[in-house]
Amino acid sequence: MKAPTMKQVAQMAGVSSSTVSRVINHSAPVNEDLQKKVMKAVEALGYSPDQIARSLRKGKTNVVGVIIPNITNPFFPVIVKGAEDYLRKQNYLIMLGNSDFDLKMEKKLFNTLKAKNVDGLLFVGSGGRTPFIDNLENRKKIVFVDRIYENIEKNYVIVDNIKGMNDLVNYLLDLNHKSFVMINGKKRTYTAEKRREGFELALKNANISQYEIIYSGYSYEKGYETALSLKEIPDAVVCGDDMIAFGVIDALKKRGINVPEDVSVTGFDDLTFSSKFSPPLTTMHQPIYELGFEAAKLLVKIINDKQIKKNKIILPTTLVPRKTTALRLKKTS
Amino acid sequence: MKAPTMKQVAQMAGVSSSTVSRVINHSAPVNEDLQKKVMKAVEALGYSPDQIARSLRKGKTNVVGVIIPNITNPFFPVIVKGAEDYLRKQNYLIMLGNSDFDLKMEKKLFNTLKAKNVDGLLFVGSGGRTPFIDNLENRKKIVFVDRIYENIEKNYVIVDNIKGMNDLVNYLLDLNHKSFVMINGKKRTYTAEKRREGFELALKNANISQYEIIYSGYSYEKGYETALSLKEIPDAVVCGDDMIAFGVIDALKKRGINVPEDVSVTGFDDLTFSSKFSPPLTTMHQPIYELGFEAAKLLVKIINDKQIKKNKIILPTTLVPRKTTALRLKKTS
DNA sequence: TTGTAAGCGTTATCAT
DNA sequence: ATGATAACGCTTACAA
Repeated sequence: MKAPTMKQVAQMAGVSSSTVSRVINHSAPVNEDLQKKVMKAVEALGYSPDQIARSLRKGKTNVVGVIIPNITNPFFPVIVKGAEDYLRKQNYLIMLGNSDFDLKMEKKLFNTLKAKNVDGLLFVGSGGRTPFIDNLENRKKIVFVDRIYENIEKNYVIVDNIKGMNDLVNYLLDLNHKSFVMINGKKRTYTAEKRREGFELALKNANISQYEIIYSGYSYEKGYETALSLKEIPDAVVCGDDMIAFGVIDALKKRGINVPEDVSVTGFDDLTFSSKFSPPLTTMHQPIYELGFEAAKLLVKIINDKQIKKNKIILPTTLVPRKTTALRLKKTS
Repeated sequence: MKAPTMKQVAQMAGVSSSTVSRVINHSAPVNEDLQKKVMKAVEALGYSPDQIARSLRKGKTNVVGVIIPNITNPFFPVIVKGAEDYLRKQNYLIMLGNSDFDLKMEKKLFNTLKAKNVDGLLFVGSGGRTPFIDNLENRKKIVFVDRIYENIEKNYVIVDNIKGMNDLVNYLLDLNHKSFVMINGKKRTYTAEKRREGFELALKNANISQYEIIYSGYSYEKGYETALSLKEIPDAVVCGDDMIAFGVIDALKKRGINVPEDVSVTGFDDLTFSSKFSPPLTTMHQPIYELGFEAAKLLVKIINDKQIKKNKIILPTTLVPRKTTALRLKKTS
């Protein structure tokens, strides 16, 4: 039972398909009687226009590609949801692909999506530099989300990672912390580098040189391992993201070290779970949903080729003090 | 700069577009020399075939629609990942939609996806019965995942919820628990009803009548609220899923009731987080990833119209005893 | 083996 | 206001 076509509707209503098209799209005035006839035929047949044919003809699919590293990581679904909520209103559908943090897959996905004629692309990079993006004519239709690269100088929506981490460390400084270990994401990934900058900036301004930076990776497991092998426990362990922080805290628990009594631990992200962790995690809140929402908004603007004034969007982060940090009273060094 | 077309490639290579098509698709033998010429032109122009045009012509899009309730809930992304991992190998892309647990949206999404000519649909229902699914000719191309309805009697991949919950309660029974409260998902949702069945089945077999069933909703917040207002604390609180269990445990903590010393609490799902919760959650593991993977596999089979022998797939659950349950020593009633 | 031409289901242009 | 027709970019009979 194949789907009914416009031609069939036209036949049934005793008009030409042009008229059917006009009625359906309200693209030109049509006699009321005919309109009714057409609508009746549409109802009767349960007709709905074939979007593939329409796309071919109009050169527009109303589909937006979304490439994320891994949907299974609690951070990215929120971006997708934000994007979808905006896109739905604008009559766009999402074609989704996980790159699994793999540059090759990223590239392949990009090409597949492009071949499918998506009208635009929301690109949440896997973190490393992506040279294939570099010389891309139609980079115009791409909005980069959360992570950018040196050569990307427009069409992105990110968070101020430097300021965010700087604020966070300043908070720790105010709480009289004197020695620090940063357990960060993988080296060379955009967010990890920016957060490191913020971290070092704050310490430099406070004239603190007693710190160490460890690039492990954005995951619970990495955080756990790293914290397990930590020789000296500092006043504060500053983590690159919340997942790391969870792992770190659990590892410290395992070692019999109390958080926040013996050491403060902080995250970065403020995942849904972070407030429910035990103890509730002190972290830097990112507007994750807005990241996706704003990116979608910008992308649609770009697609519609309006003159874009604001094509670099930097969203603010906000400190969320909870229970994994405490005032340091005695000197530890 | 529009994408190059097959015609342009043909022109450059000095052949007809049919030949280009044949070379690209390996659909018919082509003289080696011509092949080379064509490939050279393809390279030169950076040509890749327009999938929209191809889809229109072939009546196949190689896109599968996926409808889930909410990507933000940690359960569903895992299904999507499983599905994608299989579909990618089969050269399918995913078009994703969140129904937000809303029947209207579900229906709308369904129609939109259908209009986009997806080759098939993975449907993770929002839980309630969905009458619009009932009289659907092309239900043939839909695979129902995780949740089904009374009138769905084939093409689904689910978990044995009754057995799962039954096993779980039996485990509690073995641990000498005598009184129970079940805090469940919303009434009338498929999984909630099945799990209730399993719960009651086990208690009936054990001749235990001291129990209560509360339908609250599958969320941390619902679990929290419900546990906060619990008058009498039973030996065990059996939760409809892990999210509820997290909320329940936190609420009990708040009330100064110790888990598992004073009361056992169990979940259902075994989310990634459940082993990291504190204390680590005793729960019934669901093969969530496999749910998506197997569903995708079945769907592709259906799309290819092979004779399907096994179109009802019921995956097993496995008990994961962790730290929120303990042997009950003294009588509590 | 290769080319010509029809057709997939729309929309847009041009007459009428 | 309405209808005939071409075109979107591809695949596939059918011819040659």
